Amino acid sequence: MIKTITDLVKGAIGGEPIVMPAERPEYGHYFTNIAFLTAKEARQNPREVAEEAVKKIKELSPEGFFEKVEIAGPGFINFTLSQETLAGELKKILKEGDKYGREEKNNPQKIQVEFISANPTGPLTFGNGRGGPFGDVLANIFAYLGDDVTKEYYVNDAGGQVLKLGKSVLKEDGAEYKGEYIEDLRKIIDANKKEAKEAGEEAVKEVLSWLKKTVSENMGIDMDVWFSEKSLYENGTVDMVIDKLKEKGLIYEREGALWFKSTEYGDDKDRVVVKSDGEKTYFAGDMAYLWNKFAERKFNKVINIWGADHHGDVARVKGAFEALDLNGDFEILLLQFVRLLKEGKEMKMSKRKGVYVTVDEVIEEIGRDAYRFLLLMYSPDSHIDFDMNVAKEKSMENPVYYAQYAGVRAGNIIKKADEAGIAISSNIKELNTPEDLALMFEILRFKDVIRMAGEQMKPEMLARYSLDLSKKFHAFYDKERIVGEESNIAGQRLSLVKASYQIFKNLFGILGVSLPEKM
RNA sequence: GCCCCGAUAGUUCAACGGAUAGAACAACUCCCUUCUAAGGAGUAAAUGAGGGUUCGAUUCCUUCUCGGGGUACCA
Repeated sequence: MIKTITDLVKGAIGGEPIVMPAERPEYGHYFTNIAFLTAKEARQNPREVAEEAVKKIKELSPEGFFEKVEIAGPGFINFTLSQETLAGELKKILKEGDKYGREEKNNPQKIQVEFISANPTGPLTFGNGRGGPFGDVLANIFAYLGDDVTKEYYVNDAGGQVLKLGKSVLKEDGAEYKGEYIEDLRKIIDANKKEAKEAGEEAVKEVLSWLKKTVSENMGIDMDVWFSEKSLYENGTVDMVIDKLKEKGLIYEREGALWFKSTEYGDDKDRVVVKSDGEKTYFAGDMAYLWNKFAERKFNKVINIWGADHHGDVARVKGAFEALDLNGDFEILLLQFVRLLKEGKEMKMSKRKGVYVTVDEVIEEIGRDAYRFLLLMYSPDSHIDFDMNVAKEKSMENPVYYAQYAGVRAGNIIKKADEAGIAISSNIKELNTPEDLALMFEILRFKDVIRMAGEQMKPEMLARYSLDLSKKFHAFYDKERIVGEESNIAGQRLSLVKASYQIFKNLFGILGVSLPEKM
């Protein structure tokens, strides 16, 4: 809807108008501030510009699309949609059902979202998990908007940590990993006749199977690709990429190691690619992986989702992207730290000491829906406090239940209305209570919110929206009735409820949160 | 030291440079003979400090204060 109005305004007055949902009912449904911007450039009075714009918008807009377009305050233009427009959208929701809001693009982008990617040296810890729901939903949003999306987990099955894991399992010198799971691995791997390297490789394989289980069964994420770092060594990509950089004079030798001149790309120091003992660093694999994504698999857009503790790596990886002359859109999103609180106290974690809480444990305690929702509802820039006590609370303290309960209520009304034999009517002329209208408008925002969440790569917008929608629905539920209403109103309201239910369904589908039948 | 993120109501979080800064929880008042009260209606309550840019700043720039994270030939 915002797009339609934006296009109209653009046609009328040009520029890059921004249309936003109105904040108060008396301001109509949407507003734009374009008159201020245009007036500034042309050195005119904003109100005069607005008057001119309103006239043209009215000419250009389809008959009956708006109920009114008016100027308010110093030059805001407020739009109120007509009842027919609202009814039309409602019909569309009911007709398109699960497909409502899904876009089809003629030339979809090939997008890769890489997330979680925790090392296969132990179970997935709570701290590693924030990227899971975030990346999953971001990818779902892109897919909903019509792009071709791959969800991917980068498995660091090469490098020093594999050997360290092996040593830890065999209890040799250099054992760094601790925790119960090491004991579990020891039982599985027949330790006696193994070298540390072999034991490490077997252990990684085992741990990887745990990770896959956690990700798919507990977190509810369908990874399309589990990409092996080792494969980049085996097929020569790593060496090839290093050679390429050597040719460009971006690699030099110092103290027996090979360094990449990342300072030429804004990094604060150059980075080692091949250590003096001949081993390649993690970063070498990273560069090869980048090459693989853009040059070989031809993604147009790659989004890496990292924990904020890796922010120091951003400059070198972006530098490598440039140095390798790769084309496409490359984004690195950083997620800030999550503190886990229990009984109001912070649970400190340390993987080295073997003190940590796993994703499995948290999900077992609070359930997948609460886990996903509570991690999703915050902006990635904010450090969040994840309170186990709130998460466990099956009450209004827990936002996920608030949203689910609204969906359940919608489902119940539909069931009861069907039992009562109420005929649906999508002519909604008589729905005009504040609660009816507020709910109707909230439903309409669905498509706008998804589009914005995709453009700004902010999945939390959808979680927030689900709470807004729920609030409107609960208020509606409390105030208005269907079963027992006079049949015209009942039928019209039923169509509103069915449309709401459909929106909850589609929305929860993207969020990966279930919509139960009862609670 | 340098780099990244944050600082908004008692608490946890919103606010794409716009109109009267929103929710939820906690507190206090009300509302179940009704499609589930896991709900609704209401009251009280906030932009860390100082400069600047702008018609307009929580938002942009700048200085400072306080938190969190990073600063390896580890991953």
